Amino acid sequence: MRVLCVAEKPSIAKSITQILSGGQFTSRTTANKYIRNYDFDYPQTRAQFTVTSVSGHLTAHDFPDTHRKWHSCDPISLFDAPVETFVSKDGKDIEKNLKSEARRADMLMIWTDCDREGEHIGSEVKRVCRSAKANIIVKRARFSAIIAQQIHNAAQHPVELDQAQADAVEARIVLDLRIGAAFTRMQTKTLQDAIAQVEGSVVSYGPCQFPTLGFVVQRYLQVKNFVSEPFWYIFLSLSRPSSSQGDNVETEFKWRRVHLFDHDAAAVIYEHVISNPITRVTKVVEKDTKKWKPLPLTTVELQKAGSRLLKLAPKAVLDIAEKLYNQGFLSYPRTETDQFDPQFDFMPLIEKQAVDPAWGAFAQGLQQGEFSSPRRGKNNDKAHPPIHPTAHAGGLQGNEKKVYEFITRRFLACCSKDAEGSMTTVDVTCGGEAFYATGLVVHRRNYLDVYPYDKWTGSRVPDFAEGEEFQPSVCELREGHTSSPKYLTEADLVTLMDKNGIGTDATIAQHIETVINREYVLEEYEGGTKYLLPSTLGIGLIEGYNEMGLEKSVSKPQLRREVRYVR
DNA sequence: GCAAGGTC
Repeated sequence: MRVLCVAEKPSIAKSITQILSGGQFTSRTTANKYIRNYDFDYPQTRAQFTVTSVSGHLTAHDFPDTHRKWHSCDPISLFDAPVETFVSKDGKDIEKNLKSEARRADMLMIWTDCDREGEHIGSEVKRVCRSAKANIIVKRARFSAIIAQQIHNAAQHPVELDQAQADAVEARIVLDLRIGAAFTRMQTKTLQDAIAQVEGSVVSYGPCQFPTLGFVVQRYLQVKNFVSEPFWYIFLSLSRPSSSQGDNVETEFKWRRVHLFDHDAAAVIYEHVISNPITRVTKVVEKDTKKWKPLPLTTVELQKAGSRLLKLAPKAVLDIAEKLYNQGFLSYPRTETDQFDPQFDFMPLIEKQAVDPAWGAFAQGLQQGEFSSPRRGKNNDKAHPPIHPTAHAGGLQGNEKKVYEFITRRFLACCSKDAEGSMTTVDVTCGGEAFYATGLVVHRRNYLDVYPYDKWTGSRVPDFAEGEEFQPSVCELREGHTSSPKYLTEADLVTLMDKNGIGTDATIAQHIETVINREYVLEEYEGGTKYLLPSTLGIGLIEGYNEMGLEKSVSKPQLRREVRYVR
């Protein structure tokens, strides 16, 4: 039996080969410079295996000539126009390879990622292979991580391709094309005639672009329409030495009522307190506390951190991570998974970092007993592990170095222990009102030593004894004001898109770049932080669609989310 | 000249 295995990308074909062959294989080049064909015997199923890959989707979709040109038809006719499926220009060589390999095989085993797009790519592979060999048996290997036991199990117990999932993706592809092309042409033609500012530029519409823009506009309007309100609170503090020999420190006691928006009520309470401000300590509690180490790293988290900590645009972070992946320094950078597989082998990866001058000593500590299993998040895309370094990279510069360092420190932090400390809470009453002060002492920094992006600091509260009484240093009624929300940052926008199902790990950064390139969204810097504001055009587009009064506005995320998750 | 999703 000859089995042709087809993975979604070259790196997976190689990994599968190394596992199934035990390292004994031969390989052949193909016309595509990234793709190789690997040959070996697999005695477990008495079969000869050939493993190759595609490179993402094989086919593209577009309208025929009658509808492809912008002025060839009324945009609304694009909803009924035929849509052609064809092998893309770059896919021709890959298709040729698949066909010639399929002719020699008895069975096609599909090894695309085990997510919905993978099911669709698998159906493309199936169609091409069947066109070359009509009676080829088609099976699907199911695996959730590139781990030897799972890969062998998948090879020995293949299942069927899930055609319903592939069809759902096909429907989404066609809908996105029809809606995107029709609305874009309609908007562009209408607005170019009406507004001088958009002359010569495309006013695109996309089912991900518009909810993305919608988030920016929504926040902008919240800021614009914000009205500050005054509030009042009792400020209570005591100055006393931090320890028996120490200098005086001021301890602030926070009001349990936080603050009141009714001035008269706050004033009445304050009058009562100040008439006899003797303060009595009712309870002193010291308890152990932890600061949890971070979760394993997903693409979305990498982009948020990159934007917030490294000041790099989400798209720039992803591009760098992809380059480092292609150089063999990082695992696959597009993942939604924030849990390592229980069988994941950490030690060889930690060992590779032991030579680093900056974090090598910490890695050695993990090897010598400080290791602790990473926390498990709630997400698993069943295709890729969390992002982690696969090799030590010593010679990087600039932004590549920053991104690699962040990912590596994050990985080591995940394999370390939570930081440990103790928290003291001092409860007091004054004039019948309750106040409290808290203090923090860090006992063991643990993961914080390798992960400077997290801060955990607090001050020790001076000693207080239950039942003691004191005269506060300050007891005042103070006024504050509610403050306006901030404009969105890129990190905020990535979070909103992720939570609302707009785009994927691989495309979120692209959509943000698109709404900026189309000049729907403008970047504005304030104190070193980049904020996103809508342009007049951006606001106008969103308000226009909102005023149509659709039950699910195209500027809001509901519609897109439902298109993605419908089964 | 148009979308979003894969991928190098």
